[in-house]
Amino acid sequence: MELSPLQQDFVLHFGEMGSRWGINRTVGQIYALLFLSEQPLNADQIVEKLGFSRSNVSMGLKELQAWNLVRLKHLSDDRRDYFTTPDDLWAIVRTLVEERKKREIDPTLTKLRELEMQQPGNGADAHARERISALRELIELVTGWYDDMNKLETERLIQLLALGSKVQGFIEKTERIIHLGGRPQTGSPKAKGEEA
Amino acid sequence: MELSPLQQDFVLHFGEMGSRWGINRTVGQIYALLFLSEQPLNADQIVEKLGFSRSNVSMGLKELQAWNLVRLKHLSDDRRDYFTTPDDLWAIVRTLVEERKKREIDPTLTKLRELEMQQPGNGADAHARERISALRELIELVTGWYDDMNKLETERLIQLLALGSKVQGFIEKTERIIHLGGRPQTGSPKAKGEEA
DNA sequence: CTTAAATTTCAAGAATTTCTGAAATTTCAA
DNA sequence: TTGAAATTTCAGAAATTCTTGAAATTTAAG
Repeated sequence: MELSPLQQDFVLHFGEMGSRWGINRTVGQIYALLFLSEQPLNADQIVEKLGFSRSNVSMGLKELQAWNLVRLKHLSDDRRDYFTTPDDLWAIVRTLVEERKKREIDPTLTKLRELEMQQPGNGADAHARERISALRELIELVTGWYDDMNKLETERLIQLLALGSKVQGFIEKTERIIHLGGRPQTGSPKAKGEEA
Repeated sequence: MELSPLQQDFVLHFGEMGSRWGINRTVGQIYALLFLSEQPLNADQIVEKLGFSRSNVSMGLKELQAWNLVRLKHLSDDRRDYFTTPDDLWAIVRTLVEERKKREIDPTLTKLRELEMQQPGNGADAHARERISALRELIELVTGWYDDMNKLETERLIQLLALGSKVQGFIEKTERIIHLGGRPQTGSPKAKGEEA
């Protein structure tokens, strides 16, 4: 079974983009193929469709599993491993963000904290220490926000994304009402960051 | 002038992380050095501190300029180019997100739209077309949200980040008040995404 | 168990990316 | 202009990453 021109084009694009996304061509193409495929595919089917060697496909699938980006399935009467991507695109996005955070941000956050622990040799490095602290604080704020948002149900998340910066209006409005004498009701939010 | 152990450690870490961030070791180390430095540095100073060849530093600086991550300065009575990173970390984050979006997301969004334009050959590819549309929609939602948030002043942005998912509470609260008969006041937000 | 299918590992060749020194180009003070 | 300083370009060397076929290992059906 050959790839349609549409699928071919999509798969090749993901292969090319791979290097920018921190994966290689093989991994990008395999992922793209699985993403489009209605049925789960086994390694030999992937070999047939993409033309990579069997071992390359095996390694690619291993990497995709390390990224948590594919799920392993088993079809009855067939002992081969079949692979799919989740139907739910938001589940994919959550995985992607989580894994990139783990690889690209967490190690640096750890390193920054470690550097802040180190005794200031004499009293030098003042400026460098300030920069490092400020960076660590910023990353903590952003990752803390991420951890918090990640707890929301997808429905809620989509709502907030669609709202965009308009959330700002809701906050101001609520504050205005409260200041006018409104009484906080059950479950009313207690906001951090209201200092300004 | 030698690097302090603190600076050394930070610079080496950024060099190692470079590959995960889509830049190379040289570029990572140069950026780290400039990030920590109180004064702007010229290429020869960078060569001296990091031990790369002059041409490698030149290419690294060019790449950092392509990323908009460094600013060029000129000191009086010195015709050499001096480089700095912005003092404002949030300006750096905005640049970083903007440039990664440009490199990692925009080309795919363009490709997805292009694929959706293509005539369905016969009527096949139904599932693939759905996946592509859903992905395009998701990316548009997220990048639209980003464009919107990016308009906010940094102060406001920080407030919203600190609030995290608690913004949800403000929205529910506002809605409850409105449903109880409250009258929208001047500048009250008109929310998209209130269907649910 | 045994055995054949399925998968993974691994060493080495291929391809790509990074880095360098030398040469070329640009810049600007005199 | 001229020419020395500063910067960039570029071809090839060095290093890294990717890909493969062959061999080893794992798996589960009989």
